[in-house]
This record gives sequence, structure tokens and C-alpha cells, in this order.
Amino acid sequence: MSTIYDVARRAGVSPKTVSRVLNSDGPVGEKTREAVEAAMRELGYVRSNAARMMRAQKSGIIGLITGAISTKNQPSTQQGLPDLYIVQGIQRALESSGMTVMIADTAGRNDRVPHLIDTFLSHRVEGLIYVAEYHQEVKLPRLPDDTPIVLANCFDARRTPAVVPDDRRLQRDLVRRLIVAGHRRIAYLSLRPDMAAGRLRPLGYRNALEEAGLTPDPALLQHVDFDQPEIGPQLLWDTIDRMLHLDQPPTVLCCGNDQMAMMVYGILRSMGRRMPDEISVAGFDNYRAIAETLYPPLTTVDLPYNAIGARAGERLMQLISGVGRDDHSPVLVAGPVHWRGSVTELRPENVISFKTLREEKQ
Amino acid sequence: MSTIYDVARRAGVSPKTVSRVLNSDGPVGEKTREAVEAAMRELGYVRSNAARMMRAQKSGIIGLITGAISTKNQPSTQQGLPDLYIVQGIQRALESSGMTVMIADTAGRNDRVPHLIDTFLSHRVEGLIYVAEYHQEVKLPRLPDDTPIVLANCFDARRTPAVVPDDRRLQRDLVRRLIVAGHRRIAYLSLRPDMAAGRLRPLGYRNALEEAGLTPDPALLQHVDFDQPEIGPQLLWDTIDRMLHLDQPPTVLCCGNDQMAMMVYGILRSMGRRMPDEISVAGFDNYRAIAETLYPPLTTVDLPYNAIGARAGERLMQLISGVGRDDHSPVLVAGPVHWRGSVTELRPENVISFKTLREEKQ
DNA sequence: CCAAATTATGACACCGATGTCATGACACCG
DNA sequence: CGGTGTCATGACATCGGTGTCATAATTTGG
Repeated sequence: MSTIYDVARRAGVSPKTVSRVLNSDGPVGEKTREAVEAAMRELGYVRSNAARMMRAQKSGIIGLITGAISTKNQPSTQQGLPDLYIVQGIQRALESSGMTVMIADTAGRNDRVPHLIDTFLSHRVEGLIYVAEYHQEVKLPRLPDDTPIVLANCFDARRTPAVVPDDRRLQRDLVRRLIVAGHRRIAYLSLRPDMAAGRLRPLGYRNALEEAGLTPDPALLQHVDFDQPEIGPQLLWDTIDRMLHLDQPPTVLCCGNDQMAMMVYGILRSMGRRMPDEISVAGFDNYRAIAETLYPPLTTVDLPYNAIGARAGERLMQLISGVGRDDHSPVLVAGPVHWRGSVTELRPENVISFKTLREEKQ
Repeated sequence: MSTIYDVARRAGVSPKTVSRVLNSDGPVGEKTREAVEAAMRELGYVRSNAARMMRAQKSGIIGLITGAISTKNQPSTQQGLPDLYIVQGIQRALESSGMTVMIADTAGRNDRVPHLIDTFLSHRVEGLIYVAEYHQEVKLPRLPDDTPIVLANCFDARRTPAVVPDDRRLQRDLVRRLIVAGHRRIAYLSLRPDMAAGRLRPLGYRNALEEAGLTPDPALLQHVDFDQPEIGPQLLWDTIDRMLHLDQPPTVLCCGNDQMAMMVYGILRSMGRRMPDEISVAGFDNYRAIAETLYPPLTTVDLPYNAIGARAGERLMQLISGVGRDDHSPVLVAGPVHWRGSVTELRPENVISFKTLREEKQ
């Protein structure tokens, strides 16, 4: 591959002049510039980042660590593929700043993280982003120097800058909307409480009920470890069966995520229940491959992984430029409710007008 | 960040000696080595790849271009997220060779590809991999120099080294298995024929039937553009309705992919058909979030995106080391049939034993 | 015990781009 | 017309490792 020296020789100028043309640095004569540009074209010259990085002491590289990429085909895979969307969002956000993204995955082994960080540091990355596959607390080794790092879809005890989904608010918004549609008996099938989503979403559900003056009924709230290999569907079946046989059965089943909702679809239909007339179903995530393809399409709330990535990228760029280095508050990201065919709007006379709620939503 | 000069000064040796310790190059005295290692630890030294790359003229970087990462939230999103799995496979394959992966996405705009390639070249990547979101033909700008490139999940007219799924064989294997299970009236709901999968999979379906001495019935083969926004589900409904009212209706519906199968589940149940007793359903892809969570779990065939990535990575490493530079034959990748609850095994007396088929499958 | 081989270490150049400073050629102004 | 600015360009050093060669110290062998 050719260098500025090759270009300089061919154009009959000094290397420094070529450099000036490349960077529009100092003044360069019209004829000289043309000669240099011609030489560059003819040689197919591409400037070496390594050399330029050495002088500039800037790499223009951001390191991305994602455990997600590799834990996906583990036994218990319950989530969608949020990380891809997050990575996409990061790329979008970093694109304008001219950064190049270097990516590495832990291959499902957290003990490899220090090694990956070392590799990134040897490339002198200007910042790091750690992407988790689902909202959770993580523990990262302390970075040896002052390279900024942002956590996406996770947080840690050291209060490292983080961007996470606002699970509580998202669930609250969805349940609010269900209430606006006239539903009063709203069941909630929650994810395992050892995941952040399994704690925060039920909280949002409760908030929405209380706001509306409804008393949460313990009989309508149940944790279901639905993605357990064998017993998951059975657990779900039993729970739904029990709820539907209550004196006052729910009119809508709010599911911990879209995948659970998909399974609920199959179960309800096997039970001979018609959707959404007899019983409505709502999801969480707006996992589009599922929500839009299910029949009927699934009402759910958008967990905007793209935006999480974008926010993380922006936050990192700020940190790199020295802004908000001591701001430790996490960035919460929310998205809109997607109202589709899986939930009935109950008869108007049952629907109370949540004026304040609606206004707030705007 | 500290340099070997800092380390050398601290350890009271020359920079070259530090370099020797780093690379286990020449002989180094025991005491000297320890002093150097101590100094490195104390300073938190991390070697600069930029500098070393300059001398070595090797970057240790592989460039990854994926259009997929960004076209996902386009209107017509029908596939899963194969690219993530492909990327994962690539990383796995490259990990052992100590390569670092740099990733860039086209943000859905193919006109950005040349720019991305330039960026990669400026980093002096040792190879490139282009990952497509679904099996298709692509057209890439010619690379200006001899940097090797491999196409993953796509191919081009220049016969650039490529790794693609063996759609025909996968579909044939699945249909074979259906035949072994006793099915004779096998319907095929195909994807749009403008996608490679929409042409190759029906071909495999046909192959399997003919092998078994069954005559393909045109009434049982239908292209369905199921992921069209509004009319998709309707088209699918009509097609299924028509097929189920044939004189000899199908016993199993073979779907172009798992997502279509998911929609078919909903439709069949709305029609009041019980699965799998009355009618069986099979998918394609083994999109696990869907196939394993559907109720009943979906029989499908594994399109091993992971393996595609891994093969692509391996192929690239070969090319880099100069092996098989003029081998233009594409690598075909297949995976196993996953037999789950969505397809009935018909009564034994109906089941002919496909001895040869079974043996071949092993 | 001395020559030859081996071990341990350092001086120096180089990879390719760019920052600093110098130099020569003009143009402009009083 | 001489001094001062601006323009256009180049010489040279530098970034941080590593290859080459030289040199000093030590061991080995005859």
C-alpha cells in the first residue's frame, strides 16, 4: 500500500505538502494541489490510520463489549435480541462523530472481559461501552486509566454512567392505557423477580392501578418462570386457568414480555378462549417479529433498544469531550404504547376519562 | 498512557529490552525480566497497537460490514436477526487467531459501502466480511487492492468467496422427515420468489417429494407475501382456507419460515382447527424465540447462522494466509431438523420406512 | 588459559503521518 | 526602494514500538 512519500515523489513535492492537501492544512498552490490529488488517485492512496493515530494520540475508535452476542444460544434464552438494536443505536449515534466501532464479545464468559478491555486499550480506544443482553446489574473490573465507559442496558454499584430502560414507567403507561380502554380487572404475569424487569414492571403496574384508584388484587399478580424448558408452559397454563376461574376473572392478561404473550396466545386458544373478545392480552417490548406477526397483532409497549444505544453513544461522546464526568445519574429511556388488535376497548359507558393521564401522556 | 520508554527508564534498562520482554524475543536475564515486569505493572503499561502495527505492517483487524444491523426497522421486516448470529459466529472463528473485529453498518444505505470500505482500508484491515441480512445476491464495489473479502449469507456475480445457507437441502431434509412421519399431502407456503429462500426452498420441497415417488400437487404450493402490512394475513388466511377445502386437504402446512408459521398458528386456531391433530405445521429457520415458545413448539429446520459466520471467518483466515485464493466455489451450510410438537407422527401403518433417507441423514 | 561461542543488552534506524520552524518568492506600504 | 507580511513549500523531529547490528559479559571447549 502506498504512502505519502510515494505520492509526494510522484507529484514532485514534499511529503509535508501531501499532508497539507490531505488535511487542508496550510496554503497549497492550485497547480500543486491538483498534481497531488492526481497522484493520490493514480496510486489509490489511502491514508494510514496507525501512523496518523501515533502522532495525534487519538485513535478515533470506540470499543464495544457485548456479552449478549454470545450468550444467546445458552439453554435459557428468554429475551429477544435487544443487543443488536442497542449496537445499532450506538453506531447511529457515533456515526456523525467519525468514530469507528470495534466490537468484541465475551463468548458468554465474563472472565474474558479484562482481556477484551486490554485489547481495546492496546488499540487506544477513546471510550468503551458495555452492552448487556437484558436489564441487569453487572460488575466490571475497574479501568486502569481514565478511559470513559458507559453501560448500556445495565448498571453497577459504582454508579458508572449508565443508560437503562425505564421499565416501571413503560409498564405504567401501558396499564394506564388499558384502564383508559375500560379494563378494571387487569392480571399481571411477571418475569422472574431476579431480573430487573421482573421487579420494576410489576411496580409500574401497581403504580398505574393506584393512580386510578384501583386496589391491586394479589390474586391477579403472579410471577411465572415461563421460559423454563419443560415446566414453563405448564406453569403458565395453571396460572391462567386459575385466574380465569376467579369469581371476578381478569378481562386482560398483561404479560411480562412479548414472548410470554405469544405463549399465552397458544394457551388461551387451546383453552378455547376467543381473543380479544373473551380475554385480551398485552405484551411488553414491542418485539416486532412477534408483536406484528401474531394473530391478532399484539398490543404492547415499545422498549426502544435503539434509543438506549443512541443515548449510550451520546453519553460516551460527552464523557470523551469532558462533559458531565461527575454526573452519575443513570439515563432512563422509555417508548410509546403500541395499540394493536389484542386488547378490546370495552364499552364506552365503562370507560372513565383519564383526562389528566391522557394529558400527561402528551 | 505510558510507553516502553517510561517502563525502560523505571526499570533502568533500554526500550529494546522492554520490547524483548513483551515479545519473548531475544534472551533476557532473569533479574532484568522481573524488573521490567514490575515496572510495567506499576505503570499499568499497555502496548500501543498503532506503533507496533506501523512497523509490522499488520493491523490484526478484520472489518465487518453489515447492512443488516440497520435495515431491521424498515417497514417490511420479515426475518429474524440472522446477522447477529452470523457476527457471533465470525467472532468465534476469529477469536483464536487473535484478530480484532471492527464493525460498521450501512445504516440501510448501500451507497455508504465504499466509504465504509475506505475507513477500513485506512485502518489497514487484513480482511473484510460482508454480512447480508438474508440470503441474496449483492453487488459490491471492487476492492482497490488485494485485501481479501468474504461474503456471508450472500453472493455476487463476480464469484467472490461466499458462505450461504443450503436452503434447498434444508427444506428437502425437513420434508423428507415429514414423509418419514407418514405425511403425504404436504402443502408448501413459500416466501416471495424474489428472495433466494423463496426459490431454493420450494425446490428442496419438490426434490423430497420426487425422491419419495410423490407427485407435487400445484394446488398445495403457493407463494404468500405474508409480511405485507395489511393484506398479508388475509392472503395467508385465504390460501389456507382454500387448501383445507380441497378434496384431499393437506395433513401438514410447511411454512416458508418460522414467522409465517407463527401467523399460521393464529389463523388455524381462529378457524377452529386443532393442532397438531387436525393439521400439522412446520417452519423454517429454527428462530428459537419463536419455535420454542410457540404452543405447541414448532417443528422446523435449523438454519445455522452461527455456522455461516464461523465458516466465513475461517474462509477469510485461509484467504489471508494465501490458501485457496482462486477457489471460487461457495460454501454451503446446513443444519439439523428440530422435531417438536407441531407435527403429528401419523399411524405406523401409513409410515413407509425411508431407510436410505435416514441413513443419509446420519 | 585463551579463543570461540553464547548470552545479555543497547544504539540506531525505520514504519507513515504531522507539528514546528525555516526559507524563498512576491506583494504591499510608507 | 527597503522593510514587513503573506503565501507556498520543504527540512526535520516526533509519536511508540521493533528489526538490525554492535558490543560487552559470560561460559564453554580445546
